[in-house]
Amino acid sequence: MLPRKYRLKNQKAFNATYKNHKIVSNSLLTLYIGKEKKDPTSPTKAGFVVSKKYHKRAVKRNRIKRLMREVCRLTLKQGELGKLNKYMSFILIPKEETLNKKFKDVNEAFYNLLDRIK
RNA sequence: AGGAGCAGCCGGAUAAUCGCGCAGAUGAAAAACUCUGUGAGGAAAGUCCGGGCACCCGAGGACAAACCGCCUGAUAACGUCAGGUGCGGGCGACCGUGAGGAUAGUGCCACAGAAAUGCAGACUGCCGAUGAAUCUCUAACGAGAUAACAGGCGAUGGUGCAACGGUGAGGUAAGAGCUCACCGGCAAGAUUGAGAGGUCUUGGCCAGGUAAACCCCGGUUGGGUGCAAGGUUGACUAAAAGGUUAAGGUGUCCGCCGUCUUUUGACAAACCGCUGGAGCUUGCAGGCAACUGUAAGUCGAGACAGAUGAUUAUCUUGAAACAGAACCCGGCUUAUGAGCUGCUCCUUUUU
RNA sequence: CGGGAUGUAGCGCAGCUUGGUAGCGCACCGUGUUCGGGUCGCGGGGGUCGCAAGUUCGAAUCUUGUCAUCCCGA
Repeated sequence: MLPRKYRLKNQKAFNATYKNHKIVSNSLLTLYIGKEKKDPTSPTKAGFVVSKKYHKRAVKRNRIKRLMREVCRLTLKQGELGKLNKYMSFILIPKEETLNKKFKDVNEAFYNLLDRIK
């Protein structure tokens, strides 16, 4: 789990990130990126979305969210966010194939996305 | 040994590293850091019932409506549970059961069939005892035959889920509960049980099915909304440009309100409710049991983008099923891996 | 979290109230018309009525349970 200050919180923040229309994706994950920071010292916030349409069972949805969070946490800890540091926020959304994947696969997919940010 | 029935248990473990929610300590306070404690289920699920709690409306009675439907008990309550009765299934342990009323009334019963409910006599049929007719035999009385006119009868009837009791015997012209025996069902009486009901006796032979069709009978229920209920304390009731026969407020125009499009705006909330309760564990007492009473001990999540995870190693049986609290309880239903325990029944073998 | 609705042929729907025959349009197949295709005419095939129990002689229809999909409110 991420420490609280790195979490993306309310409805407005999510909508603002979506509206920026800056999207990167591969076969496992989709990444929405927010606007550039005004204050460079404030932390980059992360949001995770798994809709009820993705899977009916709460246990499966929780599992995906936890995997994504863990990936972000470890990346953040090692300071390897790279270009994402410039931005205020990002949102991660899984794809259908992500359902039964392991930690390694999700981790690789996330690093793949980081490399492709302009 | 094999097969089966019922009841119950468990719901991966250990270690290391990196992390999260809540509470407490540290702290003037907030944030951060550190330490300690604690942190999902038997179904948390489906939302099918019943309550608590909160607010709004109502406040007397009747009807209506909805729901329930063998009996007795349990419970805060229930459509739930326990024990019993009847019926059905199984060799049995045991299991299932929406199971009031069809002589209160109405409706429906396709096709087939003579007929599907006003308990029928129309049709198909059976009979020729009785009365009449014709013929034959006889001296006569009378006997026999023919058709079935009057008449008698309700047995027979490719059907159908179902045909106004069934089987057998007697009886008769033919027949019929007309009579008898047994069976089924109905009614009355006696007896027994707290009751549903059980048992016995007698009677007459009278009664199709469907109420998860309308309905009748009996019983229960104030109605609605649901913790995003509801309450407390603060703050905001955003801004700019353009359009408006693309809806409207006036009959028209302008303006205004409203509305539409575009752009900008990521601090605009915090707290209570919120978990100590029809609570859990153990003992004792009452009860066949559900459950109740009582004594002692005990506190086991409380989030708000929403906490239990990730990686590695070892082990169980090869890596572990179904599945995540969101106001709280009582049930029901459904999903579920590998196994274990107790009691009981049946079959076979040995002593 | 709460509330409501719908599952019938490949697709879109009717039939359910009042239980006995599952039907309509498009699509599909065959055939006729045409030089050929379309249109049009004629004929035909295709449905576990979401699933499972029950009531009934008999269930798409009635009752109960269950599964899936969609919509609405906050």
